[in-house]
Amino acid sequence: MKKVSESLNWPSLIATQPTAGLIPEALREVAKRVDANARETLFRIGDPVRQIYLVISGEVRLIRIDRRGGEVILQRSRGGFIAEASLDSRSYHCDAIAAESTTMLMFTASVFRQALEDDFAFCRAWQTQLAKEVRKLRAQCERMALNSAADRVNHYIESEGSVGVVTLNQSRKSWAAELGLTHEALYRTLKRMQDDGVLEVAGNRLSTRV
Amino acid sequence: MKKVSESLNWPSLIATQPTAGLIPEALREVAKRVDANARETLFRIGDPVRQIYLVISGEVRLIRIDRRGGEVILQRSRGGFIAEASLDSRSYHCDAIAAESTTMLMFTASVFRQALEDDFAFCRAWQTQLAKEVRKLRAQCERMALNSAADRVNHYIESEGSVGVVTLNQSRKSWAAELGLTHEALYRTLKRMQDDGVLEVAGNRLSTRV
DNA sequence: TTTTTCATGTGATTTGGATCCTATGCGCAG
DNA sequence: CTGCGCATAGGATCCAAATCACATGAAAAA
Repeated sequence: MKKVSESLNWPSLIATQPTAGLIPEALREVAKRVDANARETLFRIGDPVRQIYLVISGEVRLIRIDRRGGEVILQRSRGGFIAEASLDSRSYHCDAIAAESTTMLMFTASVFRQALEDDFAFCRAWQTQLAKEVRKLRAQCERMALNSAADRVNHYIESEGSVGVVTLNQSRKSWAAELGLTHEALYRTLKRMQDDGVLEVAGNRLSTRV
Repeated sequence: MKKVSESLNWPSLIATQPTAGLIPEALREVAKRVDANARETLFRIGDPVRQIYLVISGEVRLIRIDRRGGEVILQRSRGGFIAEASLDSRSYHCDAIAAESTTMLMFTASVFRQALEDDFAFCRAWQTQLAKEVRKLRAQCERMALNSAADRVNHYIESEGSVGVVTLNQSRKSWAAELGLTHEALYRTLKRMQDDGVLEVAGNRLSTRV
């Protein structure tokens, strides 16, 4: 893992990864940029929690190795904090590896904790962020519990969009993954829904038809 | 919705719903118990956020009505706070209905917000709670993205248990729902895994065999 | 420039879970 | 004691999504 010691361009960081906007000035000053290669390990299960990471680009996976040696993915992160739930723990509860070439911001855990204590605005912003994440994840869980691909698409439009309209900010392929579908199933479903007249597609703008 | 004005027995509340343990003394004094009948509405989309609820027993659903009049479930809660993500909003972003006969604790939103500001320990506890929830929900999303029922069972044991052993605290039926499976599929999968010698079941104690 | 990579998109086939159904045993209310 | 509801359990069938295979075009890398 390579520390990059150039000074950080915060506006551009925030543009690519809005979560970075939460970071208060005090923490920005001590943030270190680190680059990891594909398959590189950030930390291992049991390691003491000394750092907390914010993924800027690339992908980090939190995994456990099961008893037969298989890899169990607990979380794939393509942006945002990882191990933020470990802030209150002594040691990590899983391994973290970079799934591809990845750049992150690294903060010392103790400094981060201190900032949460000292900076009430940061504390509240952090809390709001977590609450939003909870809401989003709960909706995603409900969505993935739906059996039909069309139901998941409708659910997505209802929960992520407004009044039956949503604008996608990602490729169909990655959207399919978010919906828990293969990209083939998603393409076919979108086509069928259009043929049935229940969906209108214009580029990345999707709207349900009554 | 009926307000019950008997004094609250907090130890027993916390026993049935551990989340209640987070509530600080100041809030306990002003908590109101409310009972809702099945299909009763707690709040509607657009209503100003004046209350926050903690589900003690029963089930509350956060829903939206889609353009064809269909019900889209954003969250089913059988315990814990609902609408906590709305604390920072002016108005609710969905409807809330009791799916069955339900008892809740009700707090005035402004008082709750004030408590988060005044009581730093509560603020931190609340935050920790949210972080745990995020971690749990992310694991659940990853799990539901697995196609095979056996994979989901293994994932559950790895992520919710430790060293390949987990003790269930719920019925198979509700576990099946949490795994995004029908109970039939879960029973069959457990049987097959035992027959294949990859799982050991002793009541509620499940352990993977190497 | 050429080559490679990747998102997009469709067809054919397979399969695993959903669905519907039946049965059993337990706890509980009347 | 009886009847009811419910969790557990498993059989039979069906179907929608996974899988595999492949074509195209655009963008990125060489």
